[in-house]
Amino acid sequence: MAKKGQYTYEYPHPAVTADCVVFGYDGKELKVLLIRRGLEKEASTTAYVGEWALPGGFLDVEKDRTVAHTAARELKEETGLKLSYKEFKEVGTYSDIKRDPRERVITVAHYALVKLSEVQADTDAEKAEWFAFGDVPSLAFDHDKILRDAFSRLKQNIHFEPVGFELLPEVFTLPQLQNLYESILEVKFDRRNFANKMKHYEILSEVDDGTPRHGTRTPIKYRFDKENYDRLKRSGFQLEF
Amino acid sequence: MAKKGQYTYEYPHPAVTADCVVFGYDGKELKVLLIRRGLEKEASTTAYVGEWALPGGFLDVEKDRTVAHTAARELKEETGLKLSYKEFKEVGTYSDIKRDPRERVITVAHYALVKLSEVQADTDAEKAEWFAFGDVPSLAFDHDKILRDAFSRLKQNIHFEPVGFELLPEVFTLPQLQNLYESILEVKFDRRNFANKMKHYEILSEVDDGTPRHGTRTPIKYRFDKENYDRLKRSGFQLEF
DNA sequence: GTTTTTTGTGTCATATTTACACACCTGCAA
DNA sequence: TTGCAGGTGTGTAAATATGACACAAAAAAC
Repeated sequence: MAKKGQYTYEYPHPAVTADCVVFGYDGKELKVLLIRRGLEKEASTTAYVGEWALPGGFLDVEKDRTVAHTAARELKEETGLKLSYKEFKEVGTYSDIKRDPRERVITVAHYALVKLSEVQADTDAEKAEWFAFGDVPSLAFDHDKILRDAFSRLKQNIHFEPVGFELLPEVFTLPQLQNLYESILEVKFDRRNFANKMKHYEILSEVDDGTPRHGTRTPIKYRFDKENYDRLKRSGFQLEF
Repeated sequence: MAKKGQYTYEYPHPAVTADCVVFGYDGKELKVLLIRRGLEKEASTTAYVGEWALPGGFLDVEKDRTVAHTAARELKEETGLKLSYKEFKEVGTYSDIKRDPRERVITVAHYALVKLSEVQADTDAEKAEWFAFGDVPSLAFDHDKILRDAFSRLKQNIHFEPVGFELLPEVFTLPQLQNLYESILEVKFDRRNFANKMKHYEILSEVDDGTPRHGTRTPIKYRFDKENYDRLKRSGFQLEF
């Protein structure tokens, strides 16, 4: 451990942290991964002990290539979840002079989307917990605002990025996809119109898993067609819903 | 001046700066305000001396309430332009470990929109210069990328915010507005369709400045109708172009 | 076994978007 | 003075996209 007061500067420097809003989807609701503060190893963590908070932590000035790397490293340390730094999309910087009672701390908030079914096993239940987005308790620091902002950002980005496909399993059904869109955009769509429009983009391909579809009650399974999506994206478009 | 090495921390802290991309519009082209590095007072400014760069500077840990305040303060110091911190929209955080050769510096980039005709007189020509967006020289640090990203952000935000009206004079003409939209979105519109659509939003009000309009050659002057715009915004909409 | 829920599908009316032409005045030049 | 090029205003018709809507079949619930 470093000796106290080892790092000196001519002018005061703020501490910098990266926080992560990790969204998942269980087929019904949008979920968020939270940690309980003060249960970790870090000695400097003395504020908001016991409260729920977003995973995140201090930038390692010498090792973290970018704050996205900080986000990835801290997320793994605090929740067990291993994500690449590339999966973090920046939400914004929170720099209010009083946002941390201990010292001046500026945080760069990120969000990431995960396939809940594939990562739920990796999350360290001792430290972290998945909350339904609607049931999130009040959080430490300004994390309530960060969470709201991250959700808004997700809501905006759904028009430009295939966020639905990052949250759903590889293979999914149209009703699942529609449900997810409705959860994020907080609206309801007509089933037929949604299907028509989605099919019109030609970014879904049917998956034949051998299961015979006797009636219409068993939904058709689809997979995201990344090639067509990329082609569409290159030609400049927008997913309108 | 502070004594060297006065500020000590248990762990290394990065320096934090705020940079500003200030966009203006002269009726023909989008413009950007740049400064030449090394001509200022700051002693620590030893990198990229003589090169063009975005205005910006170090967060004052004790005084700047947020990084937007830093941006506003530094912009005034470096270019003479007085903007409120509220006018800065965040573009993103640039934190690459090698982005500043001197020490680890993380910057939060912002953009702001100004009415060129109203502020050109305020800009300190000794230090700062307006460049056509297309003719910007290569910049210090990673400011080239920041500038590109700020422009992309502006391009996106034009769909959600009345950016045109922040860049044009109070009173403007439809061709001017169209030209601005075309500059930002990098497309061409049909004059009639543009006028129809814009009128349909009912956010323009004709200005009668007494000048008799003999023919159609003298364009009609408009003013931005903020009330109607706000009403429209509250009802959830999007400026589609 | 009966009822309820879920899913798939297509058409028609309406709204939106796009394409497109002409008349008028200004400013400039012959 | 005349003529011409350039910039501006305006409306309509065709194509496209959107939004509303109903029924049949099987699964799931009771």
